[in-house]
Amino acid sequence: MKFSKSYEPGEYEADIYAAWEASGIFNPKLATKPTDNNSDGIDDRTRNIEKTYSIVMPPPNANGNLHIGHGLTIALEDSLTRYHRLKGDSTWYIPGADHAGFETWVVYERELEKKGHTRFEYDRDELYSRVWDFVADQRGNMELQLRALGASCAWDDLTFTLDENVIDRVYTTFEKMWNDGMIYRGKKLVNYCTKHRTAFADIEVDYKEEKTPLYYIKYGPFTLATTRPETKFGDTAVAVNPNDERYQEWIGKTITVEGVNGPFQVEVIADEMVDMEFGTGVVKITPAHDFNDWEAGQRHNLRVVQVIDETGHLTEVAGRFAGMTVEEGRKAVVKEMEKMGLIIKVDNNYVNKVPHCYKCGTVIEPMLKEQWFIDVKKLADVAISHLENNEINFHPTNKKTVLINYLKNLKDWNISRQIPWGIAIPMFKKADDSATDEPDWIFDRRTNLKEIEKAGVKYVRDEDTFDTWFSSSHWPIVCTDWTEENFNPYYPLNVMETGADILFAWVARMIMMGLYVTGEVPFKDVYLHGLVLDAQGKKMSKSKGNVINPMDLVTKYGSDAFRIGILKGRSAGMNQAFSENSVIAGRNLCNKLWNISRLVQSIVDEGEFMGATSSPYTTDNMGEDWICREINDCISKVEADIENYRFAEATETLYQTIWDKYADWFLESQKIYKNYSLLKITLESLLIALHPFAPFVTEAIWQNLSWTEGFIATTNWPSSLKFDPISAEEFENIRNIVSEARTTLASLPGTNNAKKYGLLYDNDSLIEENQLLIKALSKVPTINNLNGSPRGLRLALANHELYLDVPEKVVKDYKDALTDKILAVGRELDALNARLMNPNYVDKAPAHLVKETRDGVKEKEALISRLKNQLELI
RNA sequence: GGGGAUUUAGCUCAGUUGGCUAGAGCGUACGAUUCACAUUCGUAAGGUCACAGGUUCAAGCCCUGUAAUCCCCACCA
Repeated sequence: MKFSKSYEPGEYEADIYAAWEASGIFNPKLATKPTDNNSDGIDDRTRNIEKTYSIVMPPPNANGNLHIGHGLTIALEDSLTRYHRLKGDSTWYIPGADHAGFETWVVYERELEKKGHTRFEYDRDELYSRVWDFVADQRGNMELQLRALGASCAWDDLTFTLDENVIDRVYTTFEKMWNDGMIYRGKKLVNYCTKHRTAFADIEVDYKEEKTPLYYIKYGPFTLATTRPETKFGDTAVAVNPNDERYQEWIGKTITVEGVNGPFQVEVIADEMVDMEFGTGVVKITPAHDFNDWEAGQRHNLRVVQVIDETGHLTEVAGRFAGMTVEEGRKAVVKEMEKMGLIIKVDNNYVNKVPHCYKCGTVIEPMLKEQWFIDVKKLADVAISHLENNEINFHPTNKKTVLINYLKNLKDWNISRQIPWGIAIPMFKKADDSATDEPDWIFDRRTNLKEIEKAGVKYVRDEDTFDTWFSSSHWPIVCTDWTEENFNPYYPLNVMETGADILFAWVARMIMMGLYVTGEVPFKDVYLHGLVLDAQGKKMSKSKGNVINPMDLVTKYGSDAFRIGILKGRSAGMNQAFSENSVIAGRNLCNKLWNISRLVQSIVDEGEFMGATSSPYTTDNMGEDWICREINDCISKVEADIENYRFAEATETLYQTIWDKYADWFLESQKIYKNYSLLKITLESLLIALHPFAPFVTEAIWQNLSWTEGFIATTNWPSSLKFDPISAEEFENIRNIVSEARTTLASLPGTNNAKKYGLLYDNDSLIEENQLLIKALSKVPTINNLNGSPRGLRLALANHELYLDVPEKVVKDYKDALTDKILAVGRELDALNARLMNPNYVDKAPAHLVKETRDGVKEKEALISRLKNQLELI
């Protein structure tokens, strides 16, 4: 006996994973790269494979640990992967690791600061190689954790986001875009973090509601409201709404404003952007530090005066305030203005949405910077047309609409970051102004060189790096080694599974880039998962202290328990609560399955000892037909559920079938009638069907049983079992009889009733033939033919004569319960009759429903008459 | 301002093209114990399906409206 009394995941998981990995079963059956140089470029092996299944892992941070969201990701993706592997597809689950540009940079910079250094002491190449070493030191944790979660990915094909082929591909795309005129260098307002000294894309900015004092200040002839008095030094106009009657006379005039550094003059402009209702309907325009003002400045050709520098301090235009931080400057300016009587009033209850750096919380300043931009119009339009053409199926479906809506309003994408940790932008700027015929900027891949020479002209490297999303948007392309030259059977991916929170940042960009580079959508399906919330439905966060570490749960309950637990009750795209209880339920299922296998093996061993096993199986009684039917139903439902990404339903179905049907009814019946071959094949079917969700316990059992060669992980998905449907349906009668006996026994006064009273049947062939089974399942001591006039308590069964052999006194005590039962059945009968009285129902409802209703009436009537009969006897 | 969702048992959630008596897990109550499993077995209680209308023979599901909760985008100088 290889089965211990309970399943101990810790004893099996590591060994099983190592055995899988060593055997190479995680690699796709079909070569991933065409090796033959046939005329059409297609590998011979490609031709023979019917189906491929490819899925990529959203790359976890290379130097981080996995969090609960990764746990969910792996549970989802690996279940899909294992299912398709069992289905016989050439399955390729490609793992990845993310250099996580800014995230990692922030961690590294913090380390640097702890040691009393700053990034500005080193050049980019030096910093890059230092971070590289830093990441290399930290790396590996997450890979071990992925293994612990059971991720059946092809480790040999792991893609790191800074791998050479990734950089190559990114440069190729960039070059193509540059040549296509889609890349431009622009001096525009960008979101800028003065702590990290880098620009951000719009999606990286975190807006928070804050109370910001709203100052009503005297501004020439006007009073205007502003939250940013310190930017006054950069004001180059003052604006009113062209329809505002209050200010008509001023439009176009130049006014003199009393300032803290003395008077200055600005022009009054009229612009639709001004909301007449807000404040006084007058706005000061600071084009260098506000997005709206910038646009107004473009419209009216205003001067741009920079007030805040890259370090977050006021520039020399602030005069005696220069050198102060923004915050200090604001206070000082307000104080001075108060002194001068320029502050009319202050609204301290004004709530403003303030942009923050999503990493350090520093207030983001709109800053005028030269950056590389992608003109996204064409990319977005192409993506929209393919989306509208339904080339990608979304789960949940509504995300497609959301995505299209986003793409329609997408602004040009700033891809420059001023941090060293990332892929260098392959652009060089002309250093020699005298070479007027040469272009100012040229593309070149030699980013390892600080200077290059071309046509005798010297060019200097741009020191910026790419936004990580620019390279990440190539993920399906680079992971599958897609090339222009060869047909790639793994591209497009079958599915992209990732978090709903990065629909815009990542999914949208993968679609645009996939189409731009390959002409095809990069994946056929998108499955988006929501956030994993804590048991109270609150977001997990370090500060709240409610973070659940997936590895703790894996250690405590096992990998399978975690996987089943986190999939429980989860549906696409929704933020949903998660608690240890669901993992406990998963652990219990694993243990149940273990003990089921333990019992089945002991029965089969006994059969083999007696030489009784035979193959193929036959079904010899109705319980056996029934379980075949139930398993078939279960497996086809699981197939449909997985193919439609209904993970919770799939695990739920398996849970019910294994526990409530296989263990509670079939195995109990097999204690009476043993069918060794059928026990084997049914157990194997259930093990295989559960394997995608619980890979370790099913493999551990499979190996312990050792009935079938090889791993369960690479066996064949179960085929349907043969059975007699009529016999299977008959078994439902047995289940009803047993349930009714149990219910009645439990409702009788006293305890241990099942041991006290036997069953009596009255010439009923179904009961007679299955009396041993009924006796065993209901746990009564005896079951006999009545042989005489009825006695005891009649069970509430419409089509069977069955009595509990209880004394007269107990029957009398049961009288009230019996009356209640008759009334309850009567109510049900009335409801059915009412339906039949409605001529519209009889005419319009489908015939089979009407028939069912009629049958129901007959059945209830029979039941009532039997129960009434009993009542009269009492 | 624009968009997307959610609301079903004490809790977390299912409920696929409308179909009869709305399900599960956990929790609760009562009972069981050598014989695979107390990580077990049996039984039960617990629901005006957010609210109001409408369509239909029939509505948790479809339509209209209301309320509450949540998320995303834009944005308030």
